[in-house]
Amino acid sequence: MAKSRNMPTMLDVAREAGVALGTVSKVVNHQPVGEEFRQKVEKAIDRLGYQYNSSGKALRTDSTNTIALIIPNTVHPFFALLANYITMALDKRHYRTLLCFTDYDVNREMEMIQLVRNNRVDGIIGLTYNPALEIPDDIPFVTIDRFFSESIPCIASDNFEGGRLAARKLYELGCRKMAFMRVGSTLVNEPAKRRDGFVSACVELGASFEVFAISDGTPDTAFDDFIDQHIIGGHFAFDGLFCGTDTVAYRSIRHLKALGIRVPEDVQVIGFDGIRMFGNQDLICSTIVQPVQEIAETCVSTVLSKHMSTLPSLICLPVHYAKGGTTRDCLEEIIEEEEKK
Amino acid sequence: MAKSRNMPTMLDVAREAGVALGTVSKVVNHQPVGEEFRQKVEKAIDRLGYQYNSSGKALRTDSTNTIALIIPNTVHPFFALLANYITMALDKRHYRTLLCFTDYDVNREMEMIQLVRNNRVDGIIGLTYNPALEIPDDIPFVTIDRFFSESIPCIASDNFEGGRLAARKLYELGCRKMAFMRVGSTLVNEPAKRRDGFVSACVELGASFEVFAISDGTPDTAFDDFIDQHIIGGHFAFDGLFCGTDTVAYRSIRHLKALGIRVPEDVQVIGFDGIRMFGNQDLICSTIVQPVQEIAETCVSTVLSKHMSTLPSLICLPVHYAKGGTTRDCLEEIIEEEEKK
DNA sequence: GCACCGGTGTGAATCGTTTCACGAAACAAG
DNA sequence: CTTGTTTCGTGAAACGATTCACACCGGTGC
Repeated sequence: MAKSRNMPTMLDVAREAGVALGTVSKVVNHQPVGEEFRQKVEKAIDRLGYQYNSSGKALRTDSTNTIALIIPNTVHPFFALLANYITMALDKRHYRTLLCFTDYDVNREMEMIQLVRNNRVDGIIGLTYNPALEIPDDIPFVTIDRFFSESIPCIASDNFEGGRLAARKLYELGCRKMAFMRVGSTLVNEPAKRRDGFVSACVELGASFEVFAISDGTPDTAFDDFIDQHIIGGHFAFDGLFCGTDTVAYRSIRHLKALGIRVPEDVQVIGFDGIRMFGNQDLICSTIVQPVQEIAETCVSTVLSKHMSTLPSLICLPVHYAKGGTTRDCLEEIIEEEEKK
Repeated sequence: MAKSRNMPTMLDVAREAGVALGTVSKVVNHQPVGEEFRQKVEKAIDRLGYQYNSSGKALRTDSTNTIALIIPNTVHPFFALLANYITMALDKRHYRTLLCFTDYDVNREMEMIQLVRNNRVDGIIGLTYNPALEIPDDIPFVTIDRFFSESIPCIASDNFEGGRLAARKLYELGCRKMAFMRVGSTLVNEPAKRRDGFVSACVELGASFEVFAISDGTPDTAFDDFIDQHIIGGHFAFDGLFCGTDTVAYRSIRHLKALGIRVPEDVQVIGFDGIRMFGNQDLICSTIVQPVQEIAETCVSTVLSKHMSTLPSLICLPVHYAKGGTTRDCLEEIIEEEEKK
């Protein structure tokens, strides 16, 4: 393909420099070589314009310095950020990212694993949805947000604690009638624990709560309908709403506002993820922030670790709450500031 | 690395099937082979669990079925969308994406080109910022938003027409005192034409206009300052604001609102890009929408085209206006709806 | 002077695929 | 039956790097 102009190889360099092939290899790979020889080789490399060819090394060593990242897409900001930090973390270690999209398609998840396997990637980081996905056991595999087995490391946020955090924060801000809404009722994965944490904290606090979940593929209007059904005499039946993701929170807030219900005055809303405008500006709502960068860093260090079997199989990373304008803590700030004047 | 368990090769398959190596290759590559032989080979592949190894092919053919995508990051939604659609377009053609980030760093742009060159990618799609970047001429290279030379295809939106469109739309909606704000005053690239188009249309229409540009690296507060300086007696000096990107529009709108200036009642704002919440939901502002998917598709078909030299060197794709709540056309809609009731 | 050793340059063998000249077989035309 | 033609299986020769047994050499210890 790009073989139009015959490129010089290590052997050409060796001849040009008057040294052996192995010596050139050592120079290129920064292995100990006498200063005199190093000079000769480097000069020859410059003269010939030699370009290292990774294909030869890949064949010989069966390692490509490449990690496959399998995610649904990079349309959703959470995936985009994940891809961003994972790629940066890999780059720091001189690894490359092979980007593969599944588009949430169970079959494509399988195909992609097959594909990158043929490409002899050195490892796979996968955020997948098929609970029965067959994970190859002869190649390092790390999953995000889904636990498969003891032998496959799973990296996730502390979803349970995130749920508890949301409930406690809403309670602290005065909410007593809570609701939880999320997508993906049928999936048993780590993010599902957001609900469990929320419920457990509500019970502890003695706050009433209701859980509403829709399955994947259900029209988004289901959330609107749920909200509509809980409008009683122009008022919303809940004063605290915890949403499984910021996306759900955003849509709910929009619908609530369209109904004339004020956020955060009438109902306070907390989302989950920590999505920001344009990836790095304002939060979209008050939310439980996932430590995306740490998740990425952990995925990378885990997948590259040579001793994978000795690693814990589920790593939960700490989340935190951040106020983003849909809870009363923002109002108070403004009030305090005004009082000072 | 993953060579722990010795994997069967085509030769092993050939022996198992009792055929020649070349025959196995033909079966694997879907070349014409007698039905009887095909069966034998396929059975042997199943029995041995043979896995195709791309490294061998890469070395032999010097082609990897991989295209490198060099962009600053995937934090900004525009880049994230670009990466998304390019990867999907490549996937459709059975090519893989090697994802490389420059973080806007001129040195990293060079390093990445060197890196993917060593990896023998079949082509490069690059969105870069160094005007003096050396583009290799022995590997298909397509750039986005920056024209280098006749021999290097550049794919971009019709930025000039986008600028005109914005001016005309603002004028049509009643604006007569316009302003244009953007980042990147020193760069001479395709997006800079947004200003040129805007200015040309303002002149044609006889609307007054002012241009404000800050260079990369200037604190974002520069826009706030510009706005502050044009507040006269509590009123904003302009009634129409066109921003070089949706990001600038977003920040400006936020600052204007903080000053008590209403959008779109007091000043109408149009951005550029067509960024949506969570990548695919509401627009952030009224905006000139870039056809990201077509840009991606064009990049891919161009970089994979074997006859690159016969292609036009600058391809401009059509943009369109979309209302997003920061122009009066949205208000009218609401008014009309209310009148109907 | 001899044995030993650490350091370092050498080059043949190897990784798994593609490719292509060759030959065998099958068939049509004369 | 011969000759020409087409189809298709065969297997040796690359592709460019890594690796490692080996050789060479200067230094050290006895």
